[in-house]
Amino acid sequence: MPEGHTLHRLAGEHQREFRGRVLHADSPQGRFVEGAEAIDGQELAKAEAFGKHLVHHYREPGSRKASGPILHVHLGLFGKFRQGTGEPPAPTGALRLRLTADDPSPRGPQWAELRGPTACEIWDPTQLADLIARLGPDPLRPDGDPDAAFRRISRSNTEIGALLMDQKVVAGVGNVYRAEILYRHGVSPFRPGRTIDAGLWQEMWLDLVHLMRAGVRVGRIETVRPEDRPHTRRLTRSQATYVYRHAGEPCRICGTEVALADMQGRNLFWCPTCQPR
DNA sequence: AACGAATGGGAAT
DNA sequence: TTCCCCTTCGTTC
Repeated sequence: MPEGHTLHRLAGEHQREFRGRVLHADSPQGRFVEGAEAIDGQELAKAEAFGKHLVHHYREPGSRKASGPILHVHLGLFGKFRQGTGEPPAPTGALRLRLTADDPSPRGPQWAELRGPTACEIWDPTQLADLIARLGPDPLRPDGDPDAAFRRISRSNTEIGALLMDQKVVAGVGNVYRAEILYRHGVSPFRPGRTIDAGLWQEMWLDLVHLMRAGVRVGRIETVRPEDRPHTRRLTRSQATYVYRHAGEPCRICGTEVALADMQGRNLFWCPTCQPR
């Protein structure tokens, strides 16, 4: 589920597996041939995530500064990264980008494959600076500043359900975290931003940090509190959330049917009783 | 096996 | 507001 936690997890994995190694890059699908050529033979200096965006910084092998190409990836709805050790599998399907590290590192050969991304491109530093400037604070970054988000929320007439999905307000939150954070705090998605007070926002932000960090750790979104989950076996997908994709089922707290509506072209789930307008 | 929906967001209209 | 990207997963036949 590519919300922010997915990209931060990928950035961490790429750091561990590829940082400091010289990579081979190609685009079997043919849609990123020039970009792959720019990366091919470069060393990965750093991998990091900003909201739902993944960024690789490359450099000439042996150089100290990351002055090489910058790779920008946005998975969108369908994009997927897979990685593994050993020989990379023969390319199948629409394989946009393949990275392999086959240097004689004690870590052994390593590969990663990217399919179906919304964006996969080479950027210059200005483009990266523009992205960072337009994104709101990211709960998964240590410099994520909740006040910056609150300044926008508290003077907006837009519904909080829409503001939470706006990457200029908060970076990395998607449809699942949006639904779940509102439910956990009893907040109606239809409340205008200006009705959210500073204390409530502080609590929601801290909860987002907590939930999204857990998402990075576990590798998926789990928002159900320990006391509300069955602890005997592994959670199924539907046991991992309170309201997301639970339309028509009884609310865990009050039994009211979980509601479903369209908000700006996306499915919105909420409990009309626990999250009154 | 075949089909539809979806975690997103930018470009086109 | 609609289209596109073109994957994975769950549901239905």
